[in-house]
Amino acid sequence: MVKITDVARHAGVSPSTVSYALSGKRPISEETRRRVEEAVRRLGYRPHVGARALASSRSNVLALMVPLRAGINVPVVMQFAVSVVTTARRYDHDVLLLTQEEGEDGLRRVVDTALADALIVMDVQLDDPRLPLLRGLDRPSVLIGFPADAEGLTCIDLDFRAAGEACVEHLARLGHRVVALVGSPPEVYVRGTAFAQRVVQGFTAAADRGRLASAVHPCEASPAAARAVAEQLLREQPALTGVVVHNEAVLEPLIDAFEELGLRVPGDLSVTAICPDELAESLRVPVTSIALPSAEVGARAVELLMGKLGGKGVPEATLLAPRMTERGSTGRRAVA
Amino acid sequence: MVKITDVARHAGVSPSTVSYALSGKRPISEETRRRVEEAVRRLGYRPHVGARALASSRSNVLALMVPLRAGINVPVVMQFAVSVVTTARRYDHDVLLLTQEEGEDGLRRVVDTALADALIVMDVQLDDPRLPLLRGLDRPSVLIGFPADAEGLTCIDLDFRAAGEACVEHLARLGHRVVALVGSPPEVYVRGTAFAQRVVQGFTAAADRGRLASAVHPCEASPAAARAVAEQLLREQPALTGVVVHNEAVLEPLIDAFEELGLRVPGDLSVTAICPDELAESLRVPVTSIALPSAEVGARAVELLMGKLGGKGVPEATLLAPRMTERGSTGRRAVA
DNA sequence: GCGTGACGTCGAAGCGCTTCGACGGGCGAA
DNA sequence: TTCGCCCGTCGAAGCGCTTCGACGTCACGC
Repeated sequence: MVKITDVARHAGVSPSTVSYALSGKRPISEETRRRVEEAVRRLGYRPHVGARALASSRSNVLALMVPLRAGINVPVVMQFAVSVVTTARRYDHDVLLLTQEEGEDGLRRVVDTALADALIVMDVQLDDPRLPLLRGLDRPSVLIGFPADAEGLTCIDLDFRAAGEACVEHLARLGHRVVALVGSPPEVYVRGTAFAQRVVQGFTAAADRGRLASAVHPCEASPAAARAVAEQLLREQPALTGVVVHNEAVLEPLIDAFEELGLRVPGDLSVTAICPDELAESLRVPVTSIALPSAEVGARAVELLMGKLGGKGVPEATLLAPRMTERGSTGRRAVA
Repeated sequence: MVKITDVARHAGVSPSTVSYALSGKRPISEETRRRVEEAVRRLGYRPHVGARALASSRSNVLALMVPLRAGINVPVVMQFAVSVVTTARRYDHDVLLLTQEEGEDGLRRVVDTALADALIVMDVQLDDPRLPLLRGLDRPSVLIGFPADAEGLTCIDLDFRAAGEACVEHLARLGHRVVALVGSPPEVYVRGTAFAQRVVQGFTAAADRGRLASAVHPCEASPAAARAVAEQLLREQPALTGVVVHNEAVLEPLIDAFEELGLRVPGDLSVTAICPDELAESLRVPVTSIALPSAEVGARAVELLMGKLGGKGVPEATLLAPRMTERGSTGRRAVA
């Protein structure tokens, strides 16, 4: 193994000079830096991370805790993780993988043992058991998603309120005047995460603002429930021409139900969704949708962490602007 | 931060004794061990991994390199990764996540910097560019999948040959006498990975052994190709009643095509596949299938690595026995 | 011409742990 | 009884790096 003293000898300087030349923490003459870099290259020197961590109390490792729960979208998580790793590497950091299963103990462990400098926690619940720990820790962390009380925590997520608004505005722009939101299962609005409510708020606000007639229907995650909701909608809002779906599981069955009830998509009914692109693309009728921008969330999460590690102040809340992808499921309202 | 000297003081012993008491590398009296453990608990002592790594040249970290390529099955990778992490934790190790993108340099980096003690490499190609590096490294590694030349490498994967055989045997047991294999796209058999060929070998061997009439058809990953293959099969093997599909992309379109051609599954035609369970379950006709046992592969990979790290000899090749899950797509051959 | 700083470099200390050699005491064998 | 050995423990060295204080040099201002 080639070590810093080897480099120092070859460059004709002291080890500390090598360290400063490589870290830039003290001014080093152009000439010396060149010689050091040359020696590093020739010898293929790689600092020993353990030694570095011990001396500097920085491990250059971020811990990423990924969810295991059923019902989470695996490709989205994976995309996120890859984005975190890729971005972390740009800042010369590596990523340690933790599973939700390890819980608070896992987070505490990697911090206490100085394995990780900072934490990224996914799938944050409204009242997440990890919150007190994260608040108390002296290491920076970033949460993906917003808990009920985000005070003192750095959180990032898609701006679900804006996403709800964007869906309505898109439909309004196409001339639709009567819209409905088919939302998540009822229990999601109670406990679970905050984003479901935010979508409802955005949906309602935008509908009111645009003077659209609107209704909101939570929906269980079953085809039967989808069918029931479809029927109910047509009964209660006979003039309905625009639907926003925020419920991955029923998107397809819902469209099927509408078509069985005699409504063509997008001919009679425009449908737009908040769901992963993969799902929206794969349907028989590709659906105009807003996706969770997982790659962007991952990258931004790392950047926030790097800001905090660098002692910079970072915003506590980061809401990512929704981006809509138009596919085949929305169109101008047919004028009867 | 509480360190080993603190524990030593509280337990009334020297730091080295604490170290030995915790590692078990030297005999320590019952009484002393108890006092040390008590002090550890009271103080909440956690060894500093950097210091430990520096002194022992063991980081207790495994690096896992995951594929990014389009066409790989994300949930399978994720399941594998989670299994690796979970198993690693049982051996008091953590897992560092690397992306394929980082390639050989990434592997070399984590080894040279002593970040990782060992490597797990997924999605191994027949002629993988990482092979020379892995062979030359002084750290143990395990490959998921088999390259063309596995000499000197430790590899693990599903036994695809046995999987091919199992499919045929299952069909034979149900009375089918004429079978066909719909395989991967032709290019997969050329470069790519070895498993496709292994399936063919197993399929053919089992068919011959059972004196079944059989045929093998590679198939492009498009519904049109699926349709064409279905038509061709019926033309060339009119008595066909059993099909094995080893091609995720065409499984669904192929079944659709058969049904459109007037063959009911499983009434007229039994279909079995080698594909992820998720896919097999989600089809209109749930398909009897053999899945890649990703959790088991992950766990075994870690165990192999631990064996190597412990200086034990481990088998170079590990082939996992296929396990078939019967779903609705196979049945007894209808006797006309 | 001399004090003052900034610049560039060095030496040494120390980060927290493991491990090696040594050592005292107890015990069995001779 | 004595020798040798093993058991249990200690002290010290050292893993490879960063960082702090110190020091010499040079340029500048007065």
